[in-house]
Amino acid sequence: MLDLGTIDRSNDRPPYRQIADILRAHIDHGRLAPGEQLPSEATLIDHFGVARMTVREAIKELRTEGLVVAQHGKGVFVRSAPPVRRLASDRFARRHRKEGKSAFIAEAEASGHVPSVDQIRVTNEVASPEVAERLNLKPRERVIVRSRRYLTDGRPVETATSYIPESIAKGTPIAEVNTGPGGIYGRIEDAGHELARFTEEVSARMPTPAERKALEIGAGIPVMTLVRTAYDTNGVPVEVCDTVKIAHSFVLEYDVPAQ
Amino acid sequence: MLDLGTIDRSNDRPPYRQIADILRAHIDHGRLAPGEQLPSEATLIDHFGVARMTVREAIKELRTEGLVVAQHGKGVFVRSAPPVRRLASDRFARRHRKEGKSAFIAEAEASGHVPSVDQIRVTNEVASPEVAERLNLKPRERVIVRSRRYLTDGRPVETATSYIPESIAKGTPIAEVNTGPGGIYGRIEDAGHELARFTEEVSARMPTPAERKALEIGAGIPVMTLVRTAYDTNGVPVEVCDTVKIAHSFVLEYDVPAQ
DNA sequence: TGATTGAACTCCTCTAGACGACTAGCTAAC
DNA sequence: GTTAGCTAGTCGTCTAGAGGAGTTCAATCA
Repeated sequence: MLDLGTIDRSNDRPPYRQIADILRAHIDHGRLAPGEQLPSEATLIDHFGVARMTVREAIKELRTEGLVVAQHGKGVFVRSAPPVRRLASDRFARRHRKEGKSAFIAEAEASGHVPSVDQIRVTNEVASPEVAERLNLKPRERVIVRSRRYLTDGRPVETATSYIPESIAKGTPIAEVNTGPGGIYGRIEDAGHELARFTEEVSARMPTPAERKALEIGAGIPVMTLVRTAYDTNGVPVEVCDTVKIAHSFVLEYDVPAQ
Repeated sequence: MLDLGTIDRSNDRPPYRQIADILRAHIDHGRLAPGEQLPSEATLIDHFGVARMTVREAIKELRTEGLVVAQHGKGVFVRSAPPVRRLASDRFARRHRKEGKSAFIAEAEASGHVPSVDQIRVTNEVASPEVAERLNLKPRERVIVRSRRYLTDGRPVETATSYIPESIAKGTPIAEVNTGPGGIYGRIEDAGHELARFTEEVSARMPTPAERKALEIGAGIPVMTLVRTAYDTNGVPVEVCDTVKIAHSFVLEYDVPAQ
């Protein structure tokens, strides 16, 4: 049985924070393991002798910190640790492309998780002004828009949307759902655009409601966004890709360029 | 005067979310500008005809999203947009090192902000097991620990702690507060360790209380953490650096390595 | 003039209760 | 055997109050 201790009403720290501290410590020390259920609101109310809202404030704090998730009608559960993901995986992608595997799949498998992709949608649209600027296109030029969602072990971890100029995609299966071995980048190189350089903007923020829904996360879990542009050896932008990832642990490797 | 509209009690979306939506829309559209004060709790209670807790729930949602900050006794204010920061700035650092400027300072100045560094602390300690492993040190070997805090326009944006093996730092001013032009990396190269490669782990998460205090942010603002290891041309790890940044916008550039 | 007090305003925390909705397991009816 | 419905337990949302504490500013007093 979990020893919850008691709160100190004379303490400066308000009761709801003390309760959150107690529960957080149990989680940190593994006495409340991932997946395990926290004591119910009613139990905590009885135990600490406080009002419902006070207990809820404490739990809200833990939810905001991403330590627990509440499930309506079931209880509050300790979040399980997520699989580690690679952040800038383009070099990694190079290594695996020849095997016909995407970086995402290769990496998930390497770390013992089951990868999958769903919600693949491919359309042909007039580039938005923003995309047109990033791809250095003339107004009203068309782009292939490829969006998809990545999952590990059946849980969504990332959404991505790529924009490729129609002029580059023409004659390739980039506008098909299945792009063949090596993926989009393989087809872009087939079309004579050897990839040379990527630029990424990385940021972290709280998710929008749409992102929360797509990634099946609560409002308190931050997301990392990557806005990537790929350039060929002539400096022509050949793809831009916007991805939104559940922010956990990512690994990035890079070299200091020769002087 | 701000048009707050009304909430729809027959709507499925609960009132507190509707109120949050209304306020969020005003912020998104700039009708509530950065720094501006939101209507007070009392005003919102009167206007929407709801209870206190309902209004507070709505504002809590915006606080969690990082859109507003509450100041006890003063009011709730729209957060102002933060300066943009570069994420992995080592190449950038190379460019500026010769000018005797750190990447942080060069970059802040380039974007029109006033950079500063404070809370510099330099100590000589026995490496912790974790640091020893990352630096490939023998047990009980000593390291120079350099911690500092970076600010732009007087607001903290980042804390960093570097660990350099004492064996490398010996005979250099790495253990001094002022390391001279080119900073730590300059001195490491002076000591005969030419830098060749960096590995970084990037992740985002909610801040710990200590980090919240150091960065002067609320609980709802995510932080990005970078765990970096620098290697010399012989593959010897020469520095590890842990940084915690307020997660906003960062830019990362890198090349695809030659095949 | 300068310091102090007090009022008005703000957000912070808490209480005690209400109803609703979702989940899971049991039971009774089919 | 299967299904429908009931029920206990859970969290979600809301109401209507209370006192506390930080901030600001004007009025007051020395």
